[in-house]
Amino acid sequence: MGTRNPGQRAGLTRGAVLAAANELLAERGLAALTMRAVATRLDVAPNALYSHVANKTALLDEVLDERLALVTEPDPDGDPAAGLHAVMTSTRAVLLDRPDLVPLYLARQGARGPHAQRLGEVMLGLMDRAGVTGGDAREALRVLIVYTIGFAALGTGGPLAADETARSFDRGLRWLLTGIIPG
Amino acid sequence: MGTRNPGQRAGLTRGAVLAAANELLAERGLAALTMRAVATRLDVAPNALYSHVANKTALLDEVLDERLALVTEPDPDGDPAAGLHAVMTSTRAVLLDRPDLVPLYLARQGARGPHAQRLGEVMLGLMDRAGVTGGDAREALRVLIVYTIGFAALGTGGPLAADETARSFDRGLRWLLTGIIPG
DNA sequence: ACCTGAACACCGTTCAAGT
DNA sequence: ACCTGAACACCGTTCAAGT
Repeated sequence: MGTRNPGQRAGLTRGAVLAAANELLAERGLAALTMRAVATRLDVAPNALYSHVANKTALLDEVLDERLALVTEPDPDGDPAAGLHAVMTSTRAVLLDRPDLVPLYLARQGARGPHAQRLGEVMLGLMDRAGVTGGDAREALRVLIVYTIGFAALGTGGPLAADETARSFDRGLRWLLTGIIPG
Repeated sequence: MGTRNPGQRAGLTRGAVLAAANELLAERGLAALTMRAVATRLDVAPNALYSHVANKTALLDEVLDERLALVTEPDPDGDPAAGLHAVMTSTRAVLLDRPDLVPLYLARQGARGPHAQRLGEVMLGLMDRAGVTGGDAREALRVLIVYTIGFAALGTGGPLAADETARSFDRGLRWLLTGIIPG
């Protein structure tokens, strides 16, 4: 840490900062994800991070969107209801790996960012093929996203077993999909 | 503030601490709700609060449960589906008044506390009268709660108008209730 | 039992330097 | 442009006193 003088570079990149943040999150949870801890892990002074990210909020935003890259995209030409079911199930699984993050998704009202946007478009495409369009499609999209994020939030640590929760999720999801795409 | 000496009482109560916390939340939002700010508002030293609440988490827990006292309870002898619809709609309205809190409900996995428990029991009673019992009822309860909290979280500040969001919520809620109580 | 003073171990962020 | 040192304005919480 004290090994470098002012003016000497540490070879930091935006990607390295993001990677360090993700590692910290995985190893020690959200509470441990502080700017100072990220800096320590990268062996730089805390304020060095501000050359690569605007602030902590921006860093978190990117961490959040990056996770959505892990969601398995459905076949856009397959059965719409099955595709929607698959995306939401995959999304829940991805979120379940980092339950700490879920309240942040909700605080930010569902995540901006390229990955979130792409998933939304895929889902709208599936609905379109099922005859659900316009405002109806946007409503249904919102319902599905809220339901899935909400369930991921309550999906861990509760009194119910993991497989029981998975069944509850699946059940409610089918109720919703039946409402969205009747028949 | 510096007007009292060690040993002199300020007449603080647990209720006063809670009230100050709620006022701060209403006037300046969750970020402004710090132990030090609560203490300042009560004109005491920060650590004086610890004679009345265990820590900040315990204080927040009570603030969260207290809000649920505002939820209108349904007629336990009325139509079950209508009753469930009414509780969830009322809950959403109550949460919508303090959107800052919603991520906290989710982070805590849906709120412990007496008011939360009472509402759960009322809902289970309604389902029982509709023939939904045991594990099925617990599943349905969980689905409804998650859906409602999740929607409250995304219910404000988004790109959609308030009435449009209210309609989306209502629509999804009816889909779920149709699944829970068929016919 | 309830409160103050002082302190501890933290935060995120900014500003002025150095190369 | 990228980094350090130092500092600012905060946090929650604890501990030793006072009455």
